[in-house]
Amino acid sequence: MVFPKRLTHWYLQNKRDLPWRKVHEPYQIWLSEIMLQQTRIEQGLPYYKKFIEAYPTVFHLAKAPQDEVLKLWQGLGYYSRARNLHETAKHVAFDLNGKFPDNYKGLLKLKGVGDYTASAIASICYGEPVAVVDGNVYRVLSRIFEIDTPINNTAGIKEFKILAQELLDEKDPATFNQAIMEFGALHCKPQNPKCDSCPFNDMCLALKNDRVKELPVKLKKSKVKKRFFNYLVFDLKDESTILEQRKGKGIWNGLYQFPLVETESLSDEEELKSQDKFTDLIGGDEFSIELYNQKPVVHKLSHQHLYTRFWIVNTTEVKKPKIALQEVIDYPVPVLIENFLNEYLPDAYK
DNA sequence: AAGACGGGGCC
DNA sequence: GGCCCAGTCTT
Repeated sequence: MVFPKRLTHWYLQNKRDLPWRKVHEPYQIWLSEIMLQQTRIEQGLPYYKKFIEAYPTVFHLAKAPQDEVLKLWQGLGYYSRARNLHETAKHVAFDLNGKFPDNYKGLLKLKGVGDYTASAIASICYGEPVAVVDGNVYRVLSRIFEIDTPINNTAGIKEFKILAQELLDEKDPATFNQAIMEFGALHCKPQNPKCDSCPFNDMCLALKNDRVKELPVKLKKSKVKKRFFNYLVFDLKDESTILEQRKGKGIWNGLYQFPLVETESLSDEEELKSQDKFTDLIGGDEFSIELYNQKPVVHKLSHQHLYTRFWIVNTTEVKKPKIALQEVIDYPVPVLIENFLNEYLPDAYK
């Protein structure tokens, strides 16, 4: 039997029941695809449900404040996805009369939509014969055809896209694309693939040559940087604090956090007090600080480890806008801050 | 072409 | 501790 036929057969018997598989509107498909970029379905699913409930149409999403969108996205990571999602929603709602582009090329122009997502939406919503190549597709194809071209350089990206496009069932690209991804996710897994019961175990070259564990080939991993964060948690008499919004290019752009002092190494109270940040924030010269966590909280991101100390600051007067403690929970914050708040805030404020 | 960008799950 | 996940954007 031919590859697409076998694949589809497997898919129809093994596919999961997922909410975006019951619909074909580009809004829902687009939303699900953005959320699932570099994200496992189990992690993204609850967020998808929340978003569809809060924003049933692209117009609802377009009209929402950015802070509200980021708050709903909180914990899902890669927050540029949420900012691009919101911007694209406004573009579609207000410039395109609520209609998404109806082909691969048009979809590719949308912010946050790259080759993979444009192919997914175009094939699933419009039946356009464009092959998706995600992490699952790289794995499945590299193993079955024993391709050791690295998947994360230009040559590999090109080679796998061409191969996927050649294999694509042009009669039903929607089913083929979802089938090959589902097969990669459930059967041809990164670890412990089910080669014994694999529908392709008579033709898989990696299996034949005992190279399943080596494939796909991926080039070099970047090294992890250490950073040292000191958060100034103002806990004022009137039950208020200070939050600042992160801006610029780095992590957590658009999210809120306590005033931050970043140092070259783990700093003590004396070093911290000498920072300009205090004179920027504190009205008089009367203040006290107390280290909240004796051991630094180590927050691990893909490419940096954040060694974090929370300092409780008491003073009478501050120079920046204050936020009532009971309103802190409304702001979108990184998981690092969310975890602290869950421990520090009284239940009444959560 | 190479980095940056989150958080969670698995080994 | 390292790898991976329905990738995209920036430099």
